[in-house]
Amino acid sequence: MSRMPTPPADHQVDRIRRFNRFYTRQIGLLNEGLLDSEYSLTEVRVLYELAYRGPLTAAALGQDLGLDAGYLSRILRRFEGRGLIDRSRSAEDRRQVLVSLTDAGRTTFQPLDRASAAQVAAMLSGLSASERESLLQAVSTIERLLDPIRKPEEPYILRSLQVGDIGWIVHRQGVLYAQEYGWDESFEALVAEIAAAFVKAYDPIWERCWIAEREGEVVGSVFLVRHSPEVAKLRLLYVEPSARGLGIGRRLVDECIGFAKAKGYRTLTLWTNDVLVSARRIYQAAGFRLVKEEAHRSFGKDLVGQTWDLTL
Amino acid sequence: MSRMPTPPADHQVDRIRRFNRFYTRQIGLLNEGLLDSEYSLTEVRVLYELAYRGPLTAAALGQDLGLDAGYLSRILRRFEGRGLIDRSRSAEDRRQVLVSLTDAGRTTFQPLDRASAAQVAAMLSGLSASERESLLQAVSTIERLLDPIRKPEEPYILRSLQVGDIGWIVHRQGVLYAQEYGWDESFEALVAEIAAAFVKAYDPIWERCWIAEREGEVVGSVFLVRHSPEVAKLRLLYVEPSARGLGIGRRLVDECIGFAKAKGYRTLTLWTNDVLVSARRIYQAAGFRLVKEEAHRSFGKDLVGQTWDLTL
DNA sequence: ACAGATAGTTGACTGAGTCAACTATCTTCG
DNA sequence: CGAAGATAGTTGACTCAGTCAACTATCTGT
Repeated sequence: MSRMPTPPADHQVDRIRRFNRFYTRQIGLLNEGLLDSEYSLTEVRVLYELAYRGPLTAAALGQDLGLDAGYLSRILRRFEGRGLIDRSRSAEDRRQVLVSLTDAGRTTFQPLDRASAAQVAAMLSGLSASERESLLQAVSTIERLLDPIRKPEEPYILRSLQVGDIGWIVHRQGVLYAQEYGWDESFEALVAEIAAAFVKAYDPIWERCWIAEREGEVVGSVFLVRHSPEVAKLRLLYVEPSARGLGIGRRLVDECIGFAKAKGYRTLTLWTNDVLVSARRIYQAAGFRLVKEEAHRSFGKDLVGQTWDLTL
Repeated sequence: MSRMPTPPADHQVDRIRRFNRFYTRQIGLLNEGLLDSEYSLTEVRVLYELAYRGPLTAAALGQDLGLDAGYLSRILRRFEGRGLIDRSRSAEDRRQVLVSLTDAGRTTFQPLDRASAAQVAAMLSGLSASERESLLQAVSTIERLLDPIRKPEEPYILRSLQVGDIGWIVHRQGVLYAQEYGWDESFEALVAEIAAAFVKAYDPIWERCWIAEREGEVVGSVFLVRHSPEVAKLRLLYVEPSARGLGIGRRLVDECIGFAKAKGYRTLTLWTNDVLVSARRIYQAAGFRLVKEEAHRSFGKDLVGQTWDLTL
């Protein structure tokens, strides 16, 4: 069913237009810095595309960058004359010319790339760590909302715990469960306690933590701890809203199950609350059975706690 | 003393650069729609500026839009020829020409303005109401963080604990002490434990936490807990590198001392490590005395722990 | 085998924008 | 108070980014 949202308010339109003017100036300032080089902005874009996606046919290059074929041809000829690129006829389709950067081309491009990165780094350096996080969250939000072709999004990786993860996971779960369920600080404190205990008592033979990371950002995590020699416990599963629907939650649970089986545990147990509907669906799909339920008041709310077990 | 924030991570720089490329395309698409008119983008920008900020002198107009004076002169002459603007010598300074839109100019500009607004409205129409709010939040965040003409930095405020703070403080201390002193995850776990314990056992009569916040971002914090009926304990003092040198650390310690005195404690105690030089200076300046020292190995390092007391 | 499409090149051109030289006017300084 | 220097705006000459069309070579589909 197609969505039929209300027309946007004038003030919403005006704010986006103001942002567009503001950000056009921002990008213009960054590009001005770049134009201190002997290459035009378009030329640098061509080099960039070849450096990161090359080799490419001229047609593909022009398509990617939205350039007139005749104009591109002249740019490439100049680059070839300067030894920055090689051009060769494709063996498969002799209409096509394959373009690749030479070593000299890469050497020429590197300082331009670094200069561009340095400008952005300088811009970010004026911000504190949490301001940077806010900025990055904001740009991710805009890309996610406005970019129609970003699906399927880049894959995530799973990795182990690093410095800063514990606090970040505590922070994000605190904020998210407050936003989504109205839970108070005591939930965040519980998460902090569990995570701290995991680190302090960590036994790498029997216990593990998986961090889902995408583009350098944590997008989910889960912990498995040794409850008893035969029982493992899955704790603190969470997935960022911006990364939901990609199977990350399922994947994290599957990793736990795989690890628990490999270690010879007989049972994988977990405690959740009934309002965590998405998580519960994952557990049920994985074969967990509800073994206990009890009402309790926690985190400033009346909740129904549930214990689920999976026989391995 | 100048701020010395940590250099941004490469992945942070890369994400901003990717966003810039993405948003340049976004703006380009919007501008392409505009160029279906008989006016160039620059001409429309001139009309826009005159419509919203006119009348203006030609010099001011060129300054605002970053246009070459000769080029602008020609644009204005074309507009005058079409009856879109009036130009008149300023009575105050006869070098200056005052430019204003005529009724015909406004009539010409209106559909261009509406077309531009309609494009943004169409873009927003593809989003749900909450997605629009997220988008608007995100663009406001970017403007607030990157716009150089925002107010000279606001002073910080001190406030009490909110959801998300615990995790954030754990995260930042974990990251900072790893960067600055090479401490491992166990330090972060300790911070998590202490912070969690503070929340779980919080007694608002005898204990307190101060969060230093500036422009919506946490820039420091300290906790005071009840060690015994007569002894208060200061814990987890930290200040963000980007906010150091502003007296925040001293202020947080002073707040602790004031609160401890007000509550009738006799002693304010704290444990630190000798490598935390800036913190130690603050404690000494506040009158704390070193009462115990012991070597220990923690956080992956050989350290010298120190206990300092202040008699109130 | 041929028509139509694609890939790439080159010629001719437009127009956005730059740079310099100029006139008129205002401000500052000796 | 006059002259030098700066500012405002205009015009001439020019560059060059980019567009459009015509062309050759090659590939695909009927």
